[in-house]
Amino acid sequence: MLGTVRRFGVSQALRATAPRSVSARFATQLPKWQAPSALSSLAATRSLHSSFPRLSAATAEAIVEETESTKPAMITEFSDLASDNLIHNTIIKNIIQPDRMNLKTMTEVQSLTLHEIVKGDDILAQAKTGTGKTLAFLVPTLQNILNDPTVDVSKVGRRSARPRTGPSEIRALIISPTRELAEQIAVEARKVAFGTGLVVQTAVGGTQKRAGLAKIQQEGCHLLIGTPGRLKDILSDPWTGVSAPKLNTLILDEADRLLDQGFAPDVEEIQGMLPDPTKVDRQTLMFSATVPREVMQMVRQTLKPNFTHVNTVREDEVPTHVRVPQKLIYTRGLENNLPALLELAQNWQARRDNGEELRPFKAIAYFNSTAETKVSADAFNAIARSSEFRQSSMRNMRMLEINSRLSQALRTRSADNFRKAREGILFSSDVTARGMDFPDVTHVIQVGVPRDRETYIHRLGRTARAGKEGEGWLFMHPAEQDVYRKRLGRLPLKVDTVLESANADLSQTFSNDTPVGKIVNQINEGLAQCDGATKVKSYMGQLGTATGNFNSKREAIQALNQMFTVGYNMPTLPELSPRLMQQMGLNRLDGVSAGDGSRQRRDGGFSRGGDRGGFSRGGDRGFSRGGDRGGFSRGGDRGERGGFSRGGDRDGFSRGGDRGERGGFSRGGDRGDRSSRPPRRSFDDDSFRF
DNA sequence: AAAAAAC
Repeated sequence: MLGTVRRFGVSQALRATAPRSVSARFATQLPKWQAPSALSSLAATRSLHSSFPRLSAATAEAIVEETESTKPAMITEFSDLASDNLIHNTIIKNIIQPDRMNLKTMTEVQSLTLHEIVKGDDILAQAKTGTGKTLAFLVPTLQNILNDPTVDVSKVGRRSARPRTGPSEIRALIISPTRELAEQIAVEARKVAFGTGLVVQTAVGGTQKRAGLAKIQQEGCHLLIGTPGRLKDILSDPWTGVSAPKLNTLILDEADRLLDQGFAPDVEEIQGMLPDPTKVDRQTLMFSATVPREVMQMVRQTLKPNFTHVNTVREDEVPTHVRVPQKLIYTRGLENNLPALLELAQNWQARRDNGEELRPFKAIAYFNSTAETKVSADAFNAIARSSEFRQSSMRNMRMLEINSRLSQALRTRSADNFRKAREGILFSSDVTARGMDFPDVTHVIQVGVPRDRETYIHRLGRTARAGKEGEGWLFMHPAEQDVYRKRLGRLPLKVDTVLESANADLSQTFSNDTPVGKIVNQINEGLAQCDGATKVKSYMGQLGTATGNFNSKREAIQALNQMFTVGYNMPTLPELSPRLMQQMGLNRLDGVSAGDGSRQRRDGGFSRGGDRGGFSRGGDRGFSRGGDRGGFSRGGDRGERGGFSRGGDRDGFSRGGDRGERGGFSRGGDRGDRSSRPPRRSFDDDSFRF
């Protein structure tokens, strides 16, 4: 049952026990077995495991037997935390009272980290998704703030309404990789801290900076939770008055994510704004379900040399839950993804209609690009508006969308609505992949191979939380198989063939007589109501991932082209500029529609297509839906007509004649005003408006 | 051109 607790540099730790102010402060409150002299006995590696996160009485006994000679039983009930004066009564009450958080038994990661954190140790804690990591760091951290003699939680003002604290009283800082996760942690923290006088604040992007600042300035702050950008912004600006000179604890939630390429510089910068750890002693806590080998070096650099590694996931074990069936669906083409998704939902609903005792269908569908997320959500929303759908037993399913290109207000609304929803589908990018706790998610469906193994594991972890059931599905094109094996490694996925529409040839016309035909036609109607420009964005968005995911770029383009023409029912392929093609290492033999990009600009997104200027159209390209097309061999034709050299001669893409014909459209790179591109496009930008 | 994250 117990995970591994490894101490690093134990001899060092023994030598250094006395001077550390944090541990000294709590020495009297620690149970005897936790006294420094017992450290060496804790160094033993324990290796009992279970997939069930809660400690049962039986296993607790086993632990006692195993370790009785060295120390008493580990605390497994929240109520027992009162006995040693370890945790404040108010906090315990908040946790266990039925009208509050209503929790009883601690999870493994919670009971294994609590003492270490209260003691002031640096910790790396690894535990499976949905096993209560958030509470594991919140409870002891809030307790540590309460224990700090320099913290004043008494109130001032009329009716003692205002805590006696200020914006520079921050004792603990939690960094989260996404805004929604930061907010979620804050909600949890406020529940734990209720009635203690401790003040919890957030600092995330997409919100009004001034309002957030004013709140911190007026109410003060003991625990600040935020995302890297806004934290940097606030902490670096001396005018805000928000600072952390007395910081005791720094917490990196989803630590491996925060230490990877994308976030590490920001996190380091934030650390640079905090007091010098050699002058003000500070504890650093890292939590995640995954800690890939590559980031372990970063972990060691960031933590003290004598940090404790609490690992409840065995080294040779996949950090997913054994109770979660994981199914792999091979799709005939990328255009089969949405029909397969609809079929999955309908199958489940049909079984419920037949009286099977199944929970309401509450699924998250993950996509690898934001624009694909949007097309899919739009299509399903259109389907949900149809009278057929509204008269079916599916009518209560909510179709929701969330990704970073939506305004923060819409993101928050989607997340809240999905949290509350009894049944529905959340069409999501990886914003929700980590840490988000949507109750009762029954299905996690990953459309396309995710960017890495960790992403797969965290996405899957949105289901089967807190001991509940759930299932995972991965929709994959056969040409993604190589990268699937290489990138995801060993995972307990089983090939499944129940979804008929995953394998249907969608270039045919279907009648509504068959279940598959009905599904395909529903999807077609849904997609018909989507904006063409959005479909172009989706194609472009998937271009990046698909060319990296497929066995070859050629196969990726072919699959995308077919998805675009057959699935999206679009007449003309999006044109790729020579510059983009060069960047992606594509040539026209790969089957792309090569252009200089001017058409998309001129048309404002290419939605109508068809008969524009006779440019880059094969005669039969139009609306015919031959499955054998996929835009292949067109590139060559065009090349010939234009009289350009073919075959790997990328320089041949400067197509002076063509440009001249179309009225001397100057190319992007040449124009001074385009040289400084906006750092990031959003759905609100012209460049990315759908 | 591919998640996320500050104005």
